[in-house]
Amino acid sequence: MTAQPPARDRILYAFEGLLIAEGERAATLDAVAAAAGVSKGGLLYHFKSRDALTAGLVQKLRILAEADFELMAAAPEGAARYYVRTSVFAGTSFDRTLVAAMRLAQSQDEQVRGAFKEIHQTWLDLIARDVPDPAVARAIMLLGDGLYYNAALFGADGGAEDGGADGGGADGAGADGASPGTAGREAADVESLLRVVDVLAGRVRS
Amino acid sequence: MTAQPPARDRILYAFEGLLIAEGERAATLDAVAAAAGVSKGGLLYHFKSRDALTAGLVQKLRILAEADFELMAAAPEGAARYYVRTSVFAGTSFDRTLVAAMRLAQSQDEQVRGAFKEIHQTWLDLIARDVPDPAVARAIMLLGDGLYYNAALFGADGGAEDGGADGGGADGAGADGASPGTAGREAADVESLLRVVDVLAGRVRS
DNA sequence: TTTACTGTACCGACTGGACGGTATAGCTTG
DNA sequence: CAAGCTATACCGTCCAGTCGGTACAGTAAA
Repeated sequence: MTAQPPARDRILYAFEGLLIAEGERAATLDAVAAAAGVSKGGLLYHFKSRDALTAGLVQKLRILAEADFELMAAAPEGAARYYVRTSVFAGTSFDRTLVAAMRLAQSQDEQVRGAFKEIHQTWLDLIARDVPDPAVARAIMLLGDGLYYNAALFGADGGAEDGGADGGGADGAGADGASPGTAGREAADVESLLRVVDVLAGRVRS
Repeated sequence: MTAQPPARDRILYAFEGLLIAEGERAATLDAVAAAAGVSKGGLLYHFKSRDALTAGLVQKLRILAEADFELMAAAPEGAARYYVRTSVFAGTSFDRTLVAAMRLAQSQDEQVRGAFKEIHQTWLDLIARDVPDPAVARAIMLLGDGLYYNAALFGADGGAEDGGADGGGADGAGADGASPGTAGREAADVESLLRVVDVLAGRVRS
């Protein structure tokens, strides 16, 4: 297991970027290869087909989701608050991958939809463990979902850095810190939503 | 204004069906024409280009949305409840068009995204008029959004009836009845969510 | 240490098919 | 015949996937 070659990661990263910034149609093999700084042949060496490329993204999604589940289950504020708070597009690598996969989920791709369904179910289970009333748990998850989807559809384009010849940086798969910037107003909005969540969860008498 | 020719409506209807059932990539001009029961030439007679076809969909969306706004504003139960209740994919023609347009909104198409943003804003305004607390209004809308998006992404395929010549129905803006079937369980789920909405809106002391 | 061979990583020209769009001829109704 | 609409053939482009080739690292016998 000689450690994942960086080209593979770069390709996946570029694939996500194109999906997020320009949608499924624009994420052609040529475009992905160019954005990743490899040739098309190089891309197809690592992923034998377009399907294999999406499979690679799904695998990455599952791995990142697993890590998120643990954070969510262990969150001191509780799973419900954690879920809503992290549903704004903060630019974590999980966000990136999730939004990219969401674009692919549109096209009835069963592997993507299946992964999404499972992740969703786990989220709901974790929230339900935190908030006993099932209707309230569902409402809270839906609220977070709404946030997530809205951000994914209309929010900040996740395509901060464009591909091109990268020269040096082997940035691997590590989570980059959330970029600052428009975070201010959004943070306030989320704060007020979290108060609503507290009310719903019965933690605060309104 | 010699009343819209039926072929035009059939094309739009088929376009929606393909977008919903198979995603943007599958909704090619040939496929749409075939599903609508016209030739490609016929399609391009009514819509000069793919862009014109999406413009047609956006126009239809705006018209249906306008009608929905009025229903929402006049709903005896209040806009908040109305919004959440109608956010399940009930199979109305507004649902169909909205979900279809959502698929197109992925690809950074500005006309589609713009229409979506406006519709969203109006919804929020209507809910805010019904529910004074802005954070609660936002929460309720997000809840409905979550429902909508989940249904759009994973819900019942809106492709109950496949294209083909549909014979008579000039269905205009009228809502066709929701298909029965899985409606039972979903209705119960929505009922429980509506109770949560009531609590949030302060209409019921929990 | 030269030679021969193997496997991995990558490149880029090419192919066949699909797609958007054009051109044009045909049909039907008034 | 004119208008409104439909069908077919075709063109250029773009795309996924193929294929022959390059570069290089390891390794192993002569």
